[in-house]
Amino acid sequence: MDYNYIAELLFPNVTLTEQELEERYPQRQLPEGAIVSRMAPSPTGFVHLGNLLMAITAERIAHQSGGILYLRVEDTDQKREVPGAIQILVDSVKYYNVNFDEGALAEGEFGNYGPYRQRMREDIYHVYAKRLVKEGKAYPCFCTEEELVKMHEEQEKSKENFGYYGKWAIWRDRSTEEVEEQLQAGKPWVLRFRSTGSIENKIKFTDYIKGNLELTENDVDMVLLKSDGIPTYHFAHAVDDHLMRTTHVIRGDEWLSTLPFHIQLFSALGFKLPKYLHIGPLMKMDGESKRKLSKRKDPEAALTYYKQEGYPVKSLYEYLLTILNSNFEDWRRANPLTPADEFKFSYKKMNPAGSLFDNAKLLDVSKNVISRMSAEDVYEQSSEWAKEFDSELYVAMTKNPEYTKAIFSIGRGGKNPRKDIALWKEVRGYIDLFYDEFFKVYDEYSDKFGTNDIKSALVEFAKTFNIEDDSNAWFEKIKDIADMLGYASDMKAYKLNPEIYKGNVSDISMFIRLAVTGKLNSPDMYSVMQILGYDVVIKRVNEMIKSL
RNA sequence: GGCCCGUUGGUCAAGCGGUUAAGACACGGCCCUUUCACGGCUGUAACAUGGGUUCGAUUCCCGUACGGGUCACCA
Repeated sequence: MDYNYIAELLFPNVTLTEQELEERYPQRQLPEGAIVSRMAPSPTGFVHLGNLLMAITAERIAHQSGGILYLRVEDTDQKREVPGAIQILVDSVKYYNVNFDEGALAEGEFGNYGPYRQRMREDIYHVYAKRLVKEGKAYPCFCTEEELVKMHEEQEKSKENFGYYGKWAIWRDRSTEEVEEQLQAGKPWVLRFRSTGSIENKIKFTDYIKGNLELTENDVDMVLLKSDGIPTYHFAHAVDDHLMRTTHVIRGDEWLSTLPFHIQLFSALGFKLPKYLHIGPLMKMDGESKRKLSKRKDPEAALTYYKQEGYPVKSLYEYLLTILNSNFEDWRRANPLTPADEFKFSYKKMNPAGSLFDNAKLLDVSKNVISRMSAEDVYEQSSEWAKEFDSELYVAMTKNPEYTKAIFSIGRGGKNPRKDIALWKEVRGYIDLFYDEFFKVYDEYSDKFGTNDIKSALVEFAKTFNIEDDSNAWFEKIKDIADMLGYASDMKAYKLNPEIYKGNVSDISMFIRLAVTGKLNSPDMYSVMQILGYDVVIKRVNEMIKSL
């Protein structure tokens, strides 16, 4: 086959040269050790939790090293593309603290290494494709889809390895005439890599996460350009990561199996191989066994899920960080208020196997995250959530912001803050008692105690309640009521001789709590009453008395 | 089926030739406490398995089992 001749037939319109491209995309001027990485999603409109996991990894190692993180849109598959997907993607990822220095962002492109959408780089890929053909490293293949399916079936039947290789690579060594004939007949073609590898050979490779690997060489003539002239992932990966001067490629470990091919390709093109970090998949428990978190089966695979459920941004971020670098947890405990980006992230700490996604752990992280926030932040973030997902709550909580913030201040800010909110979704159940429109008397337990005692206790409480009392004076009055009705005011005394009392002061408190909060448990009742104010407290107490 | 990766308590995980095999979540108990939450103390619970190598293996090597991934003109 006359390689030069075929190359001209295949790519008559290539005018750019590799030299020009090298000059257009020069080596980046960055400090020693700076890492250039990227997020390279396909714009399907769905952002997987795993995408975020990889984005966070890339962002951390790039920015921590004084390097660059860019976004490249892998839109080489028209069939999968969803309009507006880039917007969705950038928004979601940005929402979780991942910021790009350059790339195909929703507002347009930034940076000097573009275009950052692969579909717009066709002419660039063709420069290299043409060169590979000239060098005999790539060739056109005219197989139809049906032929390939048939080939696969035959391989299945004869129990041979699948793929286009060896004797199955029927267009590998055709004559110039045969190729030209097909082209002139207007037959569609794909460009295939002419693999020189053999499955008899092993190659050693060191992945930054997986460590030392021994892989089998690739012997398949993989497709470089599809029949529409657009590259496959593999070819685009090699060309783009070379020209965009990527130093570290972070991707899912489903790519491990094509790594031998990528190594071959980079070498055939004369490109320096970047460093690779192959991340294991996020798993989940499915009955007895684990499996990959699935976009189709698992709602929690989608990033949108966490927003709906009201997971604070930081919670998810910090949870993912603990999955990536488990020592983050210890660091966080030692530095409760330091911004997470001051944590020294290391890919060396990453687990080579996939992690099981643990919602209970996420909730715990989230509780801690929220407990560290100021009342102001809790108010801002929860009302923002409510605005979108619970408009009734939104109206109530924003009608008097200072009042709502006072509620969030209960038990907050000290050394051991309350941890009773894990999700913004739970805010409603926590604050509803403070709003008359949501308040409901909880009367399920009223028969548990002597009705007369409840009534007497409430009447007495209403008589003596003074909003000006400090918490001690306030509680002393409750104790007095207990004594008066034959309930122990002193818990120790009660525990010594429980039989001589009708109950103890906690029962009296319970009556009052039921009346005032409508619940059997609540945050510190004194604080609650201070926020509700005298009128509301008395009104609720009187309503309960009336109902008895 | 071929190829590849992985396997420390229920879960996340530290350790990487000699450890009483950390810690966190979850779970149980106790304490604190007017409820809840917090906090403190405490308990149950693990190196998948069989062979090597070694004075010694959770750590290294090989096999087996199990789990996962991948074998497209998808990424």
